[in-house]
Amino acid sequence: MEAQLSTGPGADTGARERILDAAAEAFQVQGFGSTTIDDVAEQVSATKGLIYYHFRSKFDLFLAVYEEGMRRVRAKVEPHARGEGTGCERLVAMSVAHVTNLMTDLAYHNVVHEGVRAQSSTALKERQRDALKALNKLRRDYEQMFHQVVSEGIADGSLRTVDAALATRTLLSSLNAVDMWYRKIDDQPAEAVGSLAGRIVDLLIGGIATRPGRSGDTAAG
Amino acid sequence: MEAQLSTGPGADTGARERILDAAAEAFQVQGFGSTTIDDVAEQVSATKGLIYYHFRSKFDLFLAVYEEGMRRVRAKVEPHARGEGTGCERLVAMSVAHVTNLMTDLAYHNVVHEGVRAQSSTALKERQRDALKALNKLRRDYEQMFHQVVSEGIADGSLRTVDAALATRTLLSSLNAVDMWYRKIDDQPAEAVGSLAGRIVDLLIGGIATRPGRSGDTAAG
DNA sequence: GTCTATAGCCAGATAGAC
DNA sequence: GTCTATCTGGCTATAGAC
Repeated sequence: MEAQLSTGPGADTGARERILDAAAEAFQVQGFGSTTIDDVAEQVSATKGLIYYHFRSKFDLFLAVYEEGMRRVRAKVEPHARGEGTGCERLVAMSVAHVTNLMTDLAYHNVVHEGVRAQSSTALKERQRDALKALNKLRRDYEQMFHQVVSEGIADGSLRTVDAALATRTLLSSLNAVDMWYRKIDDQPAEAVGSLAGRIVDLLIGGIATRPGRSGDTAAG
Repeated sequence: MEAQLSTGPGADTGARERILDAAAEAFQVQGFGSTTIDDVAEQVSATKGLIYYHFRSKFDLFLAVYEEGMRRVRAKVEPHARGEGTGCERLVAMSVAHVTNLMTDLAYHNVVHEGVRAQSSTALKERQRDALKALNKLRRDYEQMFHQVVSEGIADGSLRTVDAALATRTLLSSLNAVDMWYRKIDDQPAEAVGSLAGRIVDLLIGGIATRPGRSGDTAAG
């Protein structure tokens, strides 16, 4: 018999992964509140008995998808933060990896996105909010990693002298926002995805104006 | 007796507006699926009988909030599109107005955002999807207005020669993404809101890199 | 491990009193 | 116009067969 990782209760964990994929897809398309366990079960050609064998509750299922999504994106982006190059160069590499992962694991990404939003929801029970907060710490650590590189980029002169916290939040939320309009195309080669990601990052980090408007506030005093 | 605009069935339309505000708030905080009519009713110190007197269904209520949200933001932004100045200058003015409206009417903005997302939901009935599509046309027209100004900016040299469609989508989704992290602060003076909006727009349109990376693709071929 | 059956509850919608 | 009472359906979660 094989050693069991903490990935599930039983021996066959293949079902668990298929459920996670199906749930990610369903939550993305319909949102958490409008997704039923039956929807997820149908997607894996099973009944809800199976779902409840692997997950205690619908909310636990949501958390599991969230965690898997964070695990995946972090694995892709973190190496670039510790790589070589100026702060700007590393920031670009991280951003491209982030957007590429978004496009590849679109469903998981959207669930993480919804999880961040839902944290303040009053519809959550005490225990649920606590669990979500724990996961959102992963998210904050991830943002902190970007913040660090932005600060280094300002220090080494590869980035303008801007408010690092504001710039990080603006950049990261903008990268995430690609999920609002990007939709998967079948048979899309990996190079095309990476190229599109690169063009988006260029627009966000390099700007679109001919000469950056650095004259201070653009509006109001 | 006064002439009735098509704002509601009865004479007292004050209730309708209060319901819209409450619904926008609830949908923002909990999401459409997790919001109950009772939640909305409670917020206006009434029972659901009142809600159903003014709106046929929960979904109709959602649509009404969506429409009001689009009406408001368009009223603020459109004048800037037709104003004076280069394409870049007008784009900045429009963007600042958009973000300022987002911060002011945060709840309505979020509902519009969720509406755009929900369009592809399979949980929608035929009639619902049609209604949503009609409203999303308003949204597309709004985006078209930005696209036009971006094109003019490229033509007059105030914007870099970028893919206008991609740049517009990236910009607009990035502006909208501010709703992911911005939270209202009580007693926030209007100038502070406008100033923050201006700094965000500066980052998005002017970029954060010291020198824009215009060397073509940043990743892949 | 997976299914069937069902308990139990919750929420959308309606009817009719006031 | 607004409320109370209620119907109705659907969904989470559980129990127990196989």
